[in-house]
Amino acid sequence: MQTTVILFHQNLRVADNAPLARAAECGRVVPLFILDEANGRQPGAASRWWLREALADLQKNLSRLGTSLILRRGEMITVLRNVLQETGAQTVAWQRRYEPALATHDMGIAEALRKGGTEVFLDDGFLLFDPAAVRTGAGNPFRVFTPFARACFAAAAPTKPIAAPKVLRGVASIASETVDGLNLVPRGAAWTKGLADAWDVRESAAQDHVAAFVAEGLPHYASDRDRPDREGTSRLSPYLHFGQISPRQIWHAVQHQKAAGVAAHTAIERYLLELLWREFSWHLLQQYPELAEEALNPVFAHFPWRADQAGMKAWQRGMTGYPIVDAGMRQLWQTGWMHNRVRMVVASFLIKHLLIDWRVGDAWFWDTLVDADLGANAASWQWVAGCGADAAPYFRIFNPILQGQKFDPHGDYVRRYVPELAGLATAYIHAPWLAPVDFLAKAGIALGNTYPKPIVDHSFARKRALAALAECKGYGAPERFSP
DNA sequence: TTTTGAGTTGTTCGA
DNA sequence: GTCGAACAACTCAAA
Repeated sequence: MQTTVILFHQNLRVADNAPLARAAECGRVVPLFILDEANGRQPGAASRWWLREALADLQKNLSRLGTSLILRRGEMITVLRNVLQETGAQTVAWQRRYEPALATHDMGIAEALRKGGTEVFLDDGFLLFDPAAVRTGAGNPFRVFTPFARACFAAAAPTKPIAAPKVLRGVASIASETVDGLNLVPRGAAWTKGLADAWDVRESAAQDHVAAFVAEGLPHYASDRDRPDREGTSRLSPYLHFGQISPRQIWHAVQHQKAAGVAAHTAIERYLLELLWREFSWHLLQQYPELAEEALNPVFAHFPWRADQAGMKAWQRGMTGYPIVDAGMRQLWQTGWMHNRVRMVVASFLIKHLLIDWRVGDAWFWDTLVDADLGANAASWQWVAGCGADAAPYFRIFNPILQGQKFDPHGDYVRRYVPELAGLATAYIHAPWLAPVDFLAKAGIALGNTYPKPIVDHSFARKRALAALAECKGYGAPERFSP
């Protein structure tokens, strides 16, 4: 009988887990999670909290199936060799990782294991399509989203998800850390309460989420997805990041609705496109391994970024004086998540209004988002900054007042996360400094005291950003997108 | 090889 | 208040 070590990374689930299902059919299974703090970009604080909860849930789900999750810390190759020896396993399987440094690292480990006579099986479940297979007519990787998405729709559909194994046979127990022994979350950290209130981190919750979204959210998705004051999005991103649900499971749940005719075709297309944005980001990261560190457009090497500690702090704390920006930043801090539309607004504000380097924003998001994801975050920050694969027109600078009025028309979102403005009339909720004094007094607001005045004037900031872009474009002809 | 059409997400200004 | 034009220039993908 064969014994397989199943190494869990970003596939912390028992359903649609091909390596697990395959190992279960072949014999005994040793589920293993290794906390390797030496390789790859280390998860931020919010991600570590989520990881802790997800591991605790996975542990329960695996023991329900008849085996237990082994938790170890240390370098992957060392731990794997120890576990192989302790269990007598002949095979190791894991889901392929796409973070450039880890992909290289993992290939080295697979090779070393194979040389030592261990069979290694790698699964592709993290993405819907193989980055090496999605190509233009000329055989190149795509750099523009729309044709990329068309190619994905034209390709063979992702395979159907597979069911969780009914039962797992384990081995005699071997040493394991406890979940808390991994020290992922500082004991008694107060900030985790908001996260715990906002999220149910179980795999079953991910399944419930997708079912509820497909039935209730999807029909209105095309119109509600941009409204932070509504529950218009699927909120699946953290589950997807940690693999508590697979992109295939989501893809097919949505396609099923199409077949059933429950939701409008446009809503379904719209949602699948969002899944493909995640896909596109990770494919881009394969093409440009430095995507998370360097602007793809080399013109930006000359961008006059400002070192503005006070501005950065105000942004992080949601104290910029622009209500939609502050609401977003506070939602992020309190819940570990921010609505997509608002992410664009706050990112644009940091980059264009404060002229602070997008990497400073990326670092903050990385630490505070429960869905922090290397591919998606890198590609999106570059997109907002206008230095990425699909450069934005330089004059596209989000107006935080207009964005607020357009996408939070009643101010409900602002009132929820910036309660000190709750009493202000809707007409002024997105620009309190324009409110007549008696309106402010009636709402109990003392600008500059109970709520900040804008830290920078919008039209001044807009002109300054345009000038900064003109300046860095003046530095000679760009050699764009050199890989 | 050359050519052509198109490219997530916006804002401002003036009629 | 609403509407259309202007805001640049360039790369990519495909015919």
